[in-house]
Amino acid sequence: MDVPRTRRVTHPRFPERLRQAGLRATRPRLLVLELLRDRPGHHSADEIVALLANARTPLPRTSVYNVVGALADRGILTMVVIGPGCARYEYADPTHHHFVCKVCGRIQDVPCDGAASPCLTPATFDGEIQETQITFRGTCAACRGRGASRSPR
Amino acid sequence: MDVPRTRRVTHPRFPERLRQAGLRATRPRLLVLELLRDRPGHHSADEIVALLANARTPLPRTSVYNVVGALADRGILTMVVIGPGCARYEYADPTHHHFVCKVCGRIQDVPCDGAASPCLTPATFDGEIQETQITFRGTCAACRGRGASRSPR
DNA sequence: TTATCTGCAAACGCTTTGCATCGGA
DNA sequence: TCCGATGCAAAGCGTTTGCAGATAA
Repeated sequence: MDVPRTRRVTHPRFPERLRQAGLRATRPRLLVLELLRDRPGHHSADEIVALLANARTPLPRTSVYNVVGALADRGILTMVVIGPGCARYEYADPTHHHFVCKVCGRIQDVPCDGAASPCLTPATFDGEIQETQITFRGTCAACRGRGASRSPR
Repeated sequence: MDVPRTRRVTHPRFPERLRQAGLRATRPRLLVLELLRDRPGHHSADEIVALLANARTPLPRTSVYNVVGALADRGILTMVVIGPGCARYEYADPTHHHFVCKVCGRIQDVPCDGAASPCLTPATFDGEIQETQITFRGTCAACRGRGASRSPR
């Protein structure tokens, strides 16, 4: 609905990026990566299917799940789980976190540069931390102004 | 935690706590609260059903969903979503966060006292933040020692 | 008494699995 | 060539919904 369709440079070299991660550079994967680059945001698997269909490069649902699963496993995408049965995907970017409105269900980005707080790098932990996700929940400005009207999506 | 004068004091007065939150103190709600007090951890709805059945105080699945939904809405419980279709519930306690192992799926608590980092109270945000959840993902010590053996869940 | 809550039945929909085929390296 | 990846069909399963009856206040 709001996409600056500037012809953007091929940010990272996707095929290369994939192979670095130990993945083959296949058409479905490149399509998903290009889509998420061109339409930043937090998309559900279904939205990705629909967006690709609109773009005349359709991909079956199963393939989308295959792709986002593989890419999220390697840290190329980030999976944002906002509720049971509500996974969203975005191009990985550790410089922001997410606010989820409990009323309308919408996600907002919350910028965050300094990731050097004690909480975020616990000293007393012996596993290997690969990702850190911060999720804020509450009522967004729009919903608060509107009073607590229902429609929790 | 605090000094138990008598043997296992009824920590918070649950019926009272519920009414404060604008909820009726019903049997199903009290059963779930007592269960989560007596068996701390991150339980799925199904586990709660099973635990209650074992305790000879069975509750139908629908009721458990009713209860945990209502209690999580009011902030009495915390819903921890570790993946699509994997909601866990625990008695609310803001002094810790969670580590989810990508290999075995197990959750570990990560203690956290200082919640006063810049990230955790973003200045430039105009919604109303009611909860802050930090989720670490990676490979737990056990799985790392075992090599990356599969059994993701 | 009454608005709230319970709980049965049934559906819903996101996600996963099995497997034959395809194709990148 | 060969192992990894695709994608069809179908099932899996956690969760939600509608609603009549039960109950806390």
